[in-house]
Amino acid sequence: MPKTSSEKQPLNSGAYDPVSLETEVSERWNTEKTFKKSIEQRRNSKPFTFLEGPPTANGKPGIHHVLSRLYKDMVCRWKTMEGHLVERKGGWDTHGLPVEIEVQKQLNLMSNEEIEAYGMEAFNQKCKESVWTYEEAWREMSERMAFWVDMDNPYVTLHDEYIESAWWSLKQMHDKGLLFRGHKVLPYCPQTGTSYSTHEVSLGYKEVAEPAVYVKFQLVDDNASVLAWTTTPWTLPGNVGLAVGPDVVYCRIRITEPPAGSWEGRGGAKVDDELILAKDLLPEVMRHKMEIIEEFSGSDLVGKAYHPLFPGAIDRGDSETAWTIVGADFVTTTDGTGIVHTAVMYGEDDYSLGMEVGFPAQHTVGMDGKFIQGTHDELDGQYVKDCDSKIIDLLSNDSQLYREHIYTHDYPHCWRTDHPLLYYAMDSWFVRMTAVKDKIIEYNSQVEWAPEWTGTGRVGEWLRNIKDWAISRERYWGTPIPVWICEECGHDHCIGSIEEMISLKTESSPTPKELHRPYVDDVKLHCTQKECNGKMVREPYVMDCWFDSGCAFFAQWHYPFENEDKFKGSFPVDYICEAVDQTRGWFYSLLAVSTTVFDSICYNRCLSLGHVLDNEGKKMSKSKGNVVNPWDHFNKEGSDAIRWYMTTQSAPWNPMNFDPNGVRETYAKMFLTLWNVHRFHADYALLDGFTPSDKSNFIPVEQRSPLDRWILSRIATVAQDYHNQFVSWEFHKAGRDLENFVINDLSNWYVRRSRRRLWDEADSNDKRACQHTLHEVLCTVSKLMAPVSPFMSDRIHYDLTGISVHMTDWPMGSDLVEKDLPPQDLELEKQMAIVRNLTETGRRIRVDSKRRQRLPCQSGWIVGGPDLSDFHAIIAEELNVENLETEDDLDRFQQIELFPEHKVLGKKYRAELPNVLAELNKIDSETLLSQIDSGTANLGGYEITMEDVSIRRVEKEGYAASTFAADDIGDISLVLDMSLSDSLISKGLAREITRRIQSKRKDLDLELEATISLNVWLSEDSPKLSSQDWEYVKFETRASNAELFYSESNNASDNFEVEGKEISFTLKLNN
RNA sequence: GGGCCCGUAGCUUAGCCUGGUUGGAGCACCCGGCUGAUAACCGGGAGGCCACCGGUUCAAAUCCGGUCGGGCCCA
Repeated sequence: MPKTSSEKQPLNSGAYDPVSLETEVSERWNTEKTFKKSIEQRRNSKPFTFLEGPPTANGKPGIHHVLSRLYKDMVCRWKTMEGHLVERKGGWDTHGLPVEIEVQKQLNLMSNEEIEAYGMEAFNQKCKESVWTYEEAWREMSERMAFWVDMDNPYVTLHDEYIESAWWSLKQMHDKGLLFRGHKVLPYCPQTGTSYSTHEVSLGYKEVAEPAVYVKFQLVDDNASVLAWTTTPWTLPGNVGLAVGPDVVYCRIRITEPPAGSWEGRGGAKVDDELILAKDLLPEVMRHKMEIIEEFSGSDLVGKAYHPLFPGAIDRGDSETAWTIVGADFVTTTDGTGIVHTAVMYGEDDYSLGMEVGFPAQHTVGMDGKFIQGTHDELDGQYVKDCDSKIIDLLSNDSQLYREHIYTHDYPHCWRTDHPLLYYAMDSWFVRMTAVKDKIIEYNSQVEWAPEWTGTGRVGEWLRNIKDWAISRERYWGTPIPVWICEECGHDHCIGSIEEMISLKTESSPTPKELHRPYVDDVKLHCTQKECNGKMVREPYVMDCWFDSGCAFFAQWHYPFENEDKFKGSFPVDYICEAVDQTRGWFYSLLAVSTTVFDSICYNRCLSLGHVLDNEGKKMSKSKGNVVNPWDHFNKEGSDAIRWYMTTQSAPWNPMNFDPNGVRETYAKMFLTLWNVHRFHADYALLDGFTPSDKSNFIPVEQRSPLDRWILSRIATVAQDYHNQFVSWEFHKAGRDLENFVINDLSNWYVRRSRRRLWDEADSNDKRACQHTLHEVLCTVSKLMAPVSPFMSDRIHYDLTGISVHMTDWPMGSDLVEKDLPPQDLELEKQMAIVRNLTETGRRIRVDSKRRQRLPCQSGWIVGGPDLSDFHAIIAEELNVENLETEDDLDRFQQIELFPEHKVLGKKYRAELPNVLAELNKIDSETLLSQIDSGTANLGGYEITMEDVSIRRVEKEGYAASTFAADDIGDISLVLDMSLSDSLISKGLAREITRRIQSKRKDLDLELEATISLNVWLSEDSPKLSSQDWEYVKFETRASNAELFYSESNNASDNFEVEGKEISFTLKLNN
């Protein structure tokens, strides 16, 4: 009896149930601590460092997370097998606006006021809890999909240690003079007191009809007014300048007559008033009759001063450009007047222009959305959007309004309160990225990007237009900005550690419970300026959460306070991998922090993944109902199948159209097939007591059959290609090749051709050679697929060897582990390719000639090609041919055809090519060849030489034959003899009967070894079955006693027809 | 509005860098074959304005320019 120890031989495997197989393997990993061991095994080896981009656990994991975790896992497993120490620390991103929004929804807190009324401490406590809402779901998904990462000791951005490291890095920037305070213009809702990200803004666009005004700005030292247009009258008190396009054509016009029709709304102009505006926009803007006095370009207007609309609303300060005209490239003549009203604090373009030319940067509007005291008597303290009409009145009364009208456009609104958002310059802290532009571009160019264009194109483009990084947020839940400002002298100080904060804090300040608001807000520091005795108060901001995650590479180790060795040993990181939307997110923030703090590259390789779309290429969204739940597939086809599908479906960086049917297909083809190959091997190995480790039974490769040596060579070749494609990030091609190998080479050819070898009940060298071969091939296949689909590969490898595949070495070897592949024989591979081509060709001939496959042909001839005598038995059997011969006289069955070589002829004849081809088309191949041979091939004046044509041999007409081209070998034909004889008919009949009985045995679920009793009735006029063929039937169907009748049956259980003659049989299982 | 990527059969895709014979597969469909071979396999068929328009060229799925559609990032 065979032994049952799994260490010695395969277990009987049973039907493939992905869910239970994967669950069992997963449990074994847990019991045997395989993940930990796979790392510990390489403890003293060269590290390959991976950095996990931290997900946020306050959202449910989706199918796109499966994709990124797959590629992270795949590379880490692969590098582990190559012999590296690959530690994978988990991480959680826990701060930021999305968390706050979630909690605000939960608690129905719609504004900052309400949050503060609720209490910041309690609010932040809720945020902290909310962050872990889906942690369990993330863990379950990660485990189910076999993403190996240490989730028991993750880095967490809300931990004091992490925050302290982030503080330290900000201090480095501060000390290098890279940190400064400025403004950032953001969409802002005064009702909720919050500014919005573009993402949130896009939730609330609404079409609105609002007053828009054409305003006259009276020039100083000139009787003309400049006409500007705005859709936000509330920004007019904040006006400090006007912008013109330097190359735009403007004109000065004089009003000659009042308007012809009735005038709508307020405003107007008197005859002889002079106005200046863009010439192209005259018809749109003007309602009066007028004449053009003068034309000039915008640059002629630059420098002219005008009178402020609301004198005293803004203090000129030391600005020399306030209330003058300046040039700006963004000015166009698509709408308005070609002259742009600029209020520095209420528009992004306005702000950057104001900074550039030195306009005063002062607010006329408070954070509450109301005009500040001192703006204007009639406006002070009122909500700006309520003042549109009043402002228009004021302008109209002063004759500063030309015209008003209603303007309809899409404008962002607060998705919570439905109020229009104001573009508002918020106080903000910045990192001066513009100062390190050259460096960061240089570091980026050192990264190995996959695909390359992400680095050169996407990231490169972004870096060339780099802007200073606004790192502060007026929020509650986040890493507090560690900057304190002295109330007395205004000096700012950046804290770099808890210790430093404690040493500077005033005696009355409490020691914060943790490094979050509101606790750190209560800490006051002694001013660090020598002469100053003031108290320093913390800036009330938190950091952009991208800054948090951008610190991951050192903050995960609490560097520089701890783990110096761990940090130094893992920096720069070898590999990171996230979806392409991280280009301006994490990919950038890591690079930004490493450049500014460490003056170094941050990661050596970055794989940027495409997005997962639905099967129509549309974005997945809840509202469209096209979101794929990974568990639907985990629970059906298994995570191996989903991982393999995702890998092979498209290049990692391409957007993936996720097709649930594709997962099904992968399951049915790759996994069922591989599993059945494994089961086939395991069944016979168990039956025969095959022990791969028993050296006395070993058959050296060179003594095995050509078929064995072929499949071994194939797996060596495939492994080589597979590895090369891994190296060049083309995992999709690698996977497709391996799948092709498993299905076509291994299952459809090697196993199919080897079935009978294993049926042999007696022990034989050939059988053992086959078993060793299967064992070796399956081991190598499991190793290659282990990084992609870690469950089945491990199950197979473990069944075969008792060792987890994830503890083994990469078969291709590396600079750390030995190569372990069978010998290659490319000549043999070529020959087998031809053999398989011949058998397919044979089937084609039979279809064309309407000759059933089971009816043998007496003779077949192979014409041309290499010596295939090793394989004649196989070919004859596949073709069902009695005698297979090689025909050396090529002309017997083949004729010559010449094909023009377009590439050669094109170079030679250029534009004449069509004529040459027409000439070649006229002449027959034999004649042309003889002319070329005699050196006189001249067609219509064109000389044709041997280089201009290729010779192909095709089968002669009238034969049951077909020709195919083999690489480097030329054309090979197969010819089949279609004649019939009694003997052939008898053999064909035997095959038909056998096939039917076998099918019946299978229907009855008979054991393979079971013997049967058999009666067969052929009709009286049926062709006779020879006694030899009858023996064949009995042998094949394991009929220990059998009888053949030529008569009508009276009690047959089954019958069928062959060529119109009825055949029937009965079959009984022997006891 | 700017940048980057994608568009090939009903679906998923190869080929494009480096132009050259008839654009190659798989799924699904139809016909046939084969099977102690598995949701498998083999042969054949049908199914392609290679998104569209223009250019370069003897020759374009391939190179160039533009348009449209999809995706992402930034404004």
